[in-house]
Amino acid sequence: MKRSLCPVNGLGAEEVQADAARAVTRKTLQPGATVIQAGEKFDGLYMVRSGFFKSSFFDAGGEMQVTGFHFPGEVFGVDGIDRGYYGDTVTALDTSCLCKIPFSLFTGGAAPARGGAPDARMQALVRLMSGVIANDRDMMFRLGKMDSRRRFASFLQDIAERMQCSGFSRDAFRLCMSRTDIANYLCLAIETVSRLFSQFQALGVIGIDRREVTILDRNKLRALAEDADRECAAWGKAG
Amino acid sequence: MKRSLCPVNGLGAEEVQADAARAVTRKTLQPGATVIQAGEKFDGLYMVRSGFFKSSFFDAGGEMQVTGFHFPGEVFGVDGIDRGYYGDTVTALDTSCLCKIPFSLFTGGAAPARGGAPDARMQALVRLMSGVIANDRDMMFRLGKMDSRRRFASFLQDIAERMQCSGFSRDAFRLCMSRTDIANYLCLAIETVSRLFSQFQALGVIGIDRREVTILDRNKLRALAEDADRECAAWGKAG
DNA sequence: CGAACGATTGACCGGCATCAAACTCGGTGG
DNA sequence: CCACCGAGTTTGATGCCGGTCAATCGTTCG
Repeated sequence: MKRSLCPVNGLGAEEVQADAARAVTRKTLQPGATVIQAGEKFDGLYMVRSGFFKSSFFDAGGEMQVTGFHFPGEVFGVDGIDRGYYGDTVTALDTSCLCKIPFSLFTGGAAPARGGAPDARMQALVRLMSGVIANDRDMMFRLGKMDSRRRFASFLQDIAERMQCSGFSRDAFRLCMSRTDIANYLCLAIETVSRLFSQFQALGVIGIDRREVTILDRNKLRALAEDADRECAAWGKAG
Repeated sequence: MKRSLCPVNGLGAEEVQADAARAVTRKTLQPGATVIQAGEKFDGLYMVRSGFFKSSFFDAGGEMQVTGFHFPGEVFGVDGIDRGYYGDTVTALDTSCLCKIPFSLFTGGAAPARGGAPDARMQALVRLMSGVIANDRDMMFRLGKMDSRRRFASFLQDIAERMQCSGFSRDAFRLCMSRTDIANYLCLAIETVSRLFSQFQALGVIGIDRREVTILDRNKLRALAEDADRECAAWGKAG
């Protein structure tokens, strides 16, 4: 699993962590609150302590595009590092709490350490960005090569895995985002997503009640994400 | 334009460039030759001096997926930095020449300079990765939200722009890749790509002869990439 | 209770993949 | 020089997935 953990912990040296602990600030947010406005000047990364967040931006045509969701323990704001401003608007999906990590911690500009510390920080940053690239690659594959069923199945797998990483149950959790957000993120119509929820429930793969999701058959879900056709048809009669 | 130029030049300090010039190695390749095999141990970045390259990998189902093309002046191999091995297979599309830049130049491990040089190198690296992320973002948008026509139009725009960056004519060039590669890259069927070539030619937007492409109307092309419906229909009769 | 919003389900249609066939171009051998 | 072949490309015919339009339902809130 390539999910980024707290980059502060990832830094290694105890002194660096101490620096970090001093510089980091905490903040609590209400659902719907905006953390970052796209275009704002970049001044640091954020780590989710609790709650859930959504990244999105508005394309040339004025349409909103959801680019990702952020779970406890995950980091966002990386897209602003090079450009100097954030590219995404990030909003809380629930009552949430997060850490802000000033970027100076990474560049070493704030505390030019005696050792090779700034280098270590930079490397943590590179690792963070590398994770983003790997993640984007997965998403491109989903969008380009998967039909709606596989796309949705792999989305559920991803959510389940990250829920577990964040300390929740892997097989029973509450979806923090609306159907509309899911559809937008997966580049599908809302109706299609809704149909997929129903279809997966009918297949006995998941149970749904409103936003509560239970994964009933992890193997079937994996099969759906990997090979859409063959076995799934059989379940229709034999399942 | 966010295309990455030679990272060695991007480093700034003259001494660093001197270091680079010593460490860099050059290599000539025949069309079809493999530069990097996916899975190989990462040991540096590559910059295209002349010719054209294709990145691809094989997905779980054994299908090839083209992930990008590389033009003179551009850098590839970044995807191996964090993992320690290359994720893509890279092959020459033409008789080509490239530089290999040992990764030690970036980490500073080879020549721990007295000044803040290693930091500058790391920042060049971050800028490089940031460019990759921005590029991936564009591609995700294409795959997720654009129909085949817009996807193809924006592909042509991208190629034209990069051709110009590489010192070729922006409006008349030879496509270095096959229709099959284009289709695979854009996640469309070969037939669809072929039809789009024909359609764009019929609209008077481009001229094609085999792999030679001429962009006849840059504005129309932009319109096709931005808004697929409205104006294009009108051209059918009025164009 | 009624309004507003999100979610579900059905009916229909269009874009693109798939299947299939002809055509072009370059290379090889008779 | 031409016949032949094969890979790559083009063009046509058909079918299916998923988007769009539309109606209903359930939940929440004024």
